[in-house]
Amino acid sequence: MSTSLHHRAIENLGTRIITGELPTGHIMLAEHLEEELKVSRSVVREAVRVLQSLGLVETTKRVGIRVLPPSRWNPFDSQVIRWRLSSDARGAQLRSLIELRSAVEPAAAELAANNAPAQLRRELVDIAHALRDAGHSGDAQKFLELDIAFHSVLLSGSGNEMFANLMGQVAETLTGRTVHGLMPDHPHEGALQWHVDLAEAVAAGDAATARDASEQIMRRTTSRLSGTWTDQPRVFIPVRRN
Amino acid sequence: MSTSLHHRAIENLGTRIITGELPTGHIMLAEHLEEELKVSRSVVREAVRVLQSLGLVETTKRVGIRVLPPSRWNPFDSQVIRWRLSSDARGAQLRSLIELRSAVEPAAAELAANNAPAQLRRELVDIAHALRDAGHSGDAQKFLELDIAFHSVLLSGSGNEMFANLMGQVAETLTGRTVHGLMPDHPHEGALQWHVDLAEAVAAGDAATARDASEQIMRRTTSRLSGTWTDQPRVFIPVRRN
DNA sequence: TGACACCGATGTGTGCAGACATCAAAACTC
DNA sequence: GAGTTTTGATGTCTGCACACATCGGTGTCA
Repeated sequence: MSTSLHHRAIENLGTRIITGELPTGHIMLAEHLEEELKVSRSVVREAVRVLQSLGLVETTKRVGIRVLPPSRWNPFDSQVIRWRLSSDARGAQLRSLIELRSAVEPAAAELAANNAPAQLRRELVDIAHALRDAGHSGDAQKFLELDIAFHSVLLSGSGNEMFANLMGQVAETLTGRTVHGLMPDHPHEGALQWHVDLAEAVAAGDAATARDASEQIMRRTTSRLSGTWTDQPRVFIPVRRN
Repeated sequence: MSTSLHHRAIENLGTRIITGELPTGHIMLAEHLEEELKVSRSVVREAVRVLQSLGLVETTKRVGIRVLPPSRWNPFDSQVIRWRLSSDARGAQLRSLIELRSAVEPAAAELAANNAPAQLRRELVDIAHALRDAGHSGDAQKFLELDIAFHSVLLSGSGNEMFANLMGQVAETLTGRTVHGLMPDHPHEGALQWHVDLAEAVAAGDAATARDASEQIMRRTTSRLSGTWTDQPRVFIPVRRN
């Protein structure tokens, strides 16, 4: 992607809003943004429109472009997630993602065991075995790739497009784990086996066992990552009433 | 809100893409859209930029504006969900949402029992009792409002902004239930009690009981709605590899 | 005199029209 | 078939007219 001006403007404003450099309630003028970003009005306007659809800003005539509070941001947008992962709120974002995965993956395992097409089931078993081998041989790079592939295929096999869409975020959390040096040289033997158990349960159509194995995996993942957000306060989004 | 031209253009193109009137791979020219929608270039461009950020289209120089396949759409965007709910894929969208709620709400109940601030716990209990009363007295309108409020407060009390963001979608599924005439005159007595049990378990910090009650509620909701999507085929999103 | 309703000036986003720049697909040349 | 040129669409810039929310002044009435 040859970063267009439009894309760069979104990136610039998005990161600055999410890091808090542009705080809630801060008001910008389109004209001012033109000269600050050294781009034309059309670029600014198109970027603002996109940020508006992400819930980061709102525009009001006679006032300007107002930065909205975090409770209005769309927490499922991949751009927003990416920006938060590279901000001070990284820990809180990881916790949210892990909690979401912990809720969704066992359900996805159950659905996959009941509905996945035969090819995906076979693929899942193959990946699980390769994953175990990579874990034993200590090939960290290959292990990471297979781990991502495993969970991606599982989510895809659920036949729920919302679950499947979380693939990208899962990849982020898994790669983030290596970045933080949280990967042991030799992955936990139990975890390797749980992956195999999960894959074979899905292949056999055993939904209950698949869910159990997935819950085991997520419990371990949670406990391994929970150290990164111990100091992050929880944010309680106010209920929006009409 | 005097729907701006920009907003109308997004609505027009978004619905037509999601209903399939503009099929995957269909190519449009910005110039052509100008005269079709009777708007200027800037309106078209800003609308296309937003649709691009939703994954509905991509733009390529020398080619035009290409409609992307459903697997590229952002299934968590509230606009996309709304468009799908009012299309032929309504059943499939409802199934996705219910499966997501079934996975998330029990987890949210657990988190709320562990983390929710005292005021939200009290509010949840109050709403649960009012909900039971409304159920007994047969006030369908009030019942719906309280039902939505109950689940909103629960999700909000989880302290996970991604869970909390699902409030809007939950409201859609619940109101959709009345639209489809799936609401009995007098709600199920057990369901009313489960809401009270859930609220009191959250108030008491009893995570396990809260989860159980939530699972009961979601099981019943699923079984009551499952009739609407019996004929909807599942879509398996291909795994995107780099 | 003070409170309140009205109204016009002001400034900002919204929408429009036209031009040039850029760059990748397509056509062409060798 | 590889390399080059042409072409046509999006990308970017600019000047202008309009809509309309906000603010402050003015006038009216109690």
